[in-house]
Amino acid sequence: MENKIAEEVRTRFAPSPTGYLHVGGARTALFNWLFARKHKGKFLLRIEDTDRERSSEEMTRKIFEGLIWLGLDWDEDIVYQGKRAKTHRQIAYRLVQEEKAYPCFCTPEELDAKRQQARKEKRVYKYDGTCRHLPPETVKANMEAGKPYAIRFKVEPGVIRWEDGVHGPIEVNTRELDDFIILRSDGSPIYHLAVVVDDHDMRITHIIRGDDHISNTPKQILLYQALGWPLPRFAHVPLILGPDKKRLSKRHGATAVDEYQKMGILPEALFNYLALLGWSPGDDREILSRDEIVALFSLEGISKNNAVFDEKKLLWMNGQYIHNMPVEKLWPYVQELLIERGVMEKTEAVERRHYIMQTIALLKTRVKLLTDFVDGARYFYEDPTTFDAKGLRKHLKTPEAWQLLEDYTQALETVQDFSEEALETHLRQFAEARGVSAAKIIHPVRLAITGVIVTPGLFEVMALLGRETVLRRLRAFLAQKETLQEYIQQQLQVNS
RNA sequence: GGCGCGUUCGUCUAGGGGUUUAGGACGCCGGCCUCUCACGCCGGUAACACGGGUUCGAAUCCCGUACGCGCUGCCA
Repeated sequence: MENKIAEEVRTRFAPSPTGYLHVGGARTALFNWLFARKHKGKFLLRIEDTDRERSSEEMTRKIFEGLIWLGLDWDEDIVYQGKRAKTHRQIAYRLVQEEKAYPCFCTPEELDAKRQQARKEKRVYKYDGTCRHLPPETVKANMEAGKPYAIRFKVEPGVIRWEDGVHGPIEVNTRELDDFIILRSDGSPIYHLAVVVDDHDMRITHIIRGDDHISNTPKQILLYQALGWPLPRFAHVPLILGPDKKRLSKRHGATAVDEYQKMGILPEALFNYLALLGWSPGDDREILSRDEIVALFSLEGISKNNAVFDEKKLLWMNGQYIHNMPVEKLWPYVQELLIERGVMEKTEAVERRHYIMQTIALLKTRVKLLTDFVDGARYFYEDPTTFDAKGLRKHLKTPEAWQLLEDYTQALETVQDFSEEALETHLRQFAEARGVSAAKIIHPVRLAITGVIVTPGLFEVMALLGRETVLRRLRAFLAQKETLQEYIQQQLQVNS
């Protein structure tokens, strides 16, 4: 806003480790990271583990893993909010000292009753300030009697304004607020206090967080003012919704970053997709590299309204990244999947590196997920044992079809050159000699050697599998002729 | 209920008073390519929530209504 002397930009991502890293959280982290990188500043991480029962180390670890996977590296040491409770308490007492806050002896039960009462009378509930005006003697007596108390912040009449980085000017009258608690009776800090104190101590300059914090901002601004601390810039980014326009949750399917990872999404793709969800570079580009996004990123480009997470578009984008990625870079992912799926042992995967890379090259353009390189492409590694029913019905219905396949197999036995070109020439010539279309042979052969009806180009597949494998599979398939024919007849009856 | 924020194709968005018959992307539909499926290419479908104002002129500015979301805790 004001032209200040160039000051180092410092942003932060402050998740509470009560769940896995959600795509919403990941995007908030991403925007903070982008802003920091763009301005050559620092991106920090703070774990808000003050809610001890709900926080776990396991979840904290998952959050780290998710951020690292996405390439959102943070600077400086991670701050654990739980370890800062003492500081928070000191600040709360400092505010009491300065008469900007006061002890409140009301019990949760009493407050609850008042809230209920207000609701019954259809009144807006706000803390009535009972303890704000307690005579000093009463306070002293209560203290000495060891009565538990929380600490409340004094809200004075006035108007709070700030220039939101995304929304522009926002104004709230403090009459909408009440004296809110900043320190629990057990001495632990409430969110607002902890956040303000930590952000100040971490010297955060830009607070980029979810839209759901807009209504919290006035309280926090009041705290900054009371403490005499400079205000950071606030920017509230829209939420991510599910297809039903409700806040994205588990019932919408995958919502955690690691689920997308397991599904076969490339981190680059999720990064790109998330960046474009609620932010636009201003032009028509969709596929943008990390560096391009960093260069183009600005708060002004962030949209004001919530965005529905469109998995179809993510899939498309992932496909784009896979298509454009060199096989050598794809190989490690595929290797891991092969091992994970039990297709082969690690040593074998390493030994067959070249072969695996060739399968990747063939599949690359028809794949959307990394897992597609393995699932549905098993025929590159094992002889098929089952055959697509629809394919059988379609391509091997007649005795003539079988005869053709038998004759072709026989002819193939004499072929030594199993290069893609030679195979194609041979098959087409064979088809022509028999007076049939090449397709009449191609489809049955594909089915026989792969078991499926969808594969890369047949000649490429045959060349890669090699003479021995192709002939072995053809012979094995023909050997099952009787059984398969019976099966086909059955199928045809069922379907007629 | 109160307060706040928001509302452009089904979805993500561009556009910020005349350049707009509102642009792009995903999806969907059709075509080309072709041995299947993809890829690629070509074409199509489809939107300014509603009502008032301001203005010569409004998707763009203002007000209201509706709808959605958020907050309204000794949760974060």
